[in-house]
Amino acid sequence: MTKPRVTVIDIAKAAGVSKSTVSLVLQGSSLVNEGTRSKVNAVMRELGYVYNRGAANLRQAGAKSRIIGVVVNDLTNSFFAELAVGVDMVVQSAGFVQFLSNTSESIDRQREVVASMREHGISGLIVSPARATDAADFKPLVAAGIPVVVVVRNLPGAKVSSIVSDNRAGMMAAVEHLVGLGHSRIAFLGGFPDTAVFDDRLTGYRSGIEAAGLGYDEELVISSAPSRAGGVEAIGKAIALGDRPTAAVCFNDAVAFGVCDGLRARRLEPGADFAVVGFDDVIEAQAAVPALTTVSVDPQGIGRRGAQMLLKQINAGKAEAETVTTAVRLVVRESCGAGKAAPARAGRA
Amino acid sequence: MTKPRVTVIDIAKAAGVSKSTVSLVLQGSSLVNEGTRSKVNAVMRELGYVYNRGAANLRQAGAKSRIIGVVVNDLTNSFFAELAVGVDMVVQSAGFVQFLSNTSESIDRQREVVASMREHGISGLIVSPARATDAADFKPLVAAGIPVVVVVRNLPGAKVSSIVSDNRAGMMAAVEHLVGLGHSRIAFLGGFPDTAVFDDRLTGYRSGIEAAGLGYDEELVISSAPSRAGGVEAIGKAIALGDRPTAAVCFNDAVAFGVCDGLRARRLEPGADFAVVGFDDVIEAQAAVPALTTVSVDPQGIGRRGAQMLLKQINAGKAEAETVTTAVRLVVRESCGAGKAAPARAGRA
DNA sequence: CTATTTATTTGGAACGTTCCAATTCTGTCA
DNA sequence: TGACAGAATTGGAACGTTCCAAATAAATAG
Repeated sequence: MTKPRVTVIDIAKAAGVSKSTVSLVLQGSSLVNEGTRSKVNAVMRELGYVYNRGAANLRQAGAKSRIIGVVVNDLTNSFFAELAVGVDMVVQSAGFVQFLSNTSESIDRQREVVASMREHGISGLIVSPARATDAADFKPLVAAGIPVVVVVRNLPGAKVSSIVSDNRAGMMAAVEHLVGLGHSRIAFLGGFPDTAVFDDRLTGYRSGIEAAGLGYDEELVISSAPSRAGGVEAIGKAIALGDRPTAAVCFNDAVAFGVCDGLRARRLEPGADFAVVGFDDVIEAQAAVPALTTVSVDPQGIGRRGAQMLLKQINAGKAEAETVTTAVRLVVRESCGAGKAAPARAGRA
Repeated sequence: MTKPRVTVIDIAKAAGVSKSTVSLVLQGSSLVNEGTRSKVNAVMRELGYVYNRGAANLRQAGAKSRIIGVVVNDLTNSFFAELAVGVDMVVQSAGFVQFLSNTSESIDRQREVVASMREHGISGLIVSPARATDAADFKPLVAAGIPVVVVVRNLPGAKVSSIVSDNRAGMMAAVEHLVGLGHSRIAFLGGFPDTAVFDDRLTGYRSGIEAAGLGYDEELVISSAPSRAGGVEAIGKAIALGDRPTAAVCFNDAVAFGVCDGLRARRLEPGADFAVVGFDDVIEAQAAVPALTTVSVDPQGIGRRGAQMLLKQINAGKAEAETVTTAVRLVVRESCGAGKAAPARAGRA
């Protein structure tokens, strides 16, 4: 019943060489004679040898486990699932494997899984941190020489690499587009002011407003929870304003959906009577009625890029903390009042 | 720059005990004195010790790596993302970690990742096989004593455990419901014909049609990629038919969403003008507009169940191949035209 | 034919843990 | 006091690989 594991020594014996030679073959060394190599390979196939990476890794002093840890805060959100797929693509083709865990926004869980990953000797970590993650949480990792790349949400203060989408440019483009449609009173709705992402998006909004020669009016910035309910609340306040806005850019798509709900409750048709633009391009954005004009952020691209960054650092041996922002793209649909029914865009591949 | 790893020997030295004792503490053995235990633990914390599971695993003769491999065919489909989350839940709380990989339906990729996982010494594998996976592909795994659980798609001929949902009953219920609403031309849209799941669902469709006394019409079965894009394509063909259907059951929810897109592009309102029913009940199904009527299969539950099954086999040491099919349930929402009267095309032209 | 290089191959000694058998340290009992 | 049982601890010897220095074989030069 008990299967005796086939080891490099068994191979050596059967092929009539030494274990060192077999090891050399395993690593594809050029030092070994072509004849021997093929002989050894043949024997391996014949005996059904499987490489024991654990043992190898042990000897190689923790340098190269070829495991990448990936931690996301909500895998059921397709945004993050896409991100994981992006990571997997590049990681896999570089001969690494992916250790993926979901934290469900639980910071304790996050700590656990990161610890576990460390015990398994990951050679790098990609993480979309749970809310309220302490910037110091990844200190020990980098101190141990394990590169960390933070994606989507950045951790101000942590000296790790990060890759976030270009929130400023995206919001600016949204404002520009609304200005181009003739709007001059444009509100910024939703989001909690104490996050880095909020700051970035607000800055983009302001730049857009000022670039258009319109005055920045604090009254038009109305924060709320970054949720559908928050959107309803925010548009309520906006409508109550003395000098009412005619359009709004929203913190994210959830808020934008809430804004649409709120408009309808007041017998205003989003798109026709009031322009609304979202942010993220979640999967529902294109199917909604009216289809949501929003800023698309390509999570798969972020995943790929993050993985490349991480691999680079792993190979370099030295973790140069760098920060990159990825390009975003305004997707014009119906909710901004421009364009008519967009031609049903094919789903992602 | 190079951090010297803290090992069990360092701990032993610093705590004034032997490495064996430290090892005992690590394993929570009851043999060690309470005083010594806390002392050792204190030193560990102080020196920032991290357990090296690779080394331990090496000694313990491949028995317990505490790694579970999870292989899915399409992580961008939220059905599988949910499944992975379900697996992660039970796996994590059992003190295991999850190695997750995506094959994108590529059988080569699947072979690669499984091989890689094996090298890493997984103690079990949960797999939703790529299309056209050979039943013999997992032979070596089970021969090596590594339990395998196949989920979602079954592999006829492979003597491994599997857990699939009751596709036949689900599709039959969907058809019955549409018949009850008065439809008599009901199409079956999407999916690739060469899979076991497709066969099952189609069989269910056919049974439903025939049970209702309607004639089975091959023309109404239109296959396509099981994706949103595939749905758009399929509904296009369906609409072009001479004797046009008035309703459709779809291979899965992704297809159903695509069908809705396609209908809208032709100025038909899903629900009101054409009934559509999905399969899977992915998370977006209830939030969509119109909310999708679909067959609920609880992927997270399948994931959890599969994981439990796998863990049981791992602990038992012996892999008793068992097969379970999980019940499904039709969830009536709006897209089938039943439920609350669809908010008819009043508002927008 | 010896010296020198070049191309291959090879025995240990690690790596960080767990296991086994053996040891020391307590008390307790006769 | 000596013998004896636990209780607690401990030194090796593994596990399957890679690395190093050194050995061998083959080829070339002097």
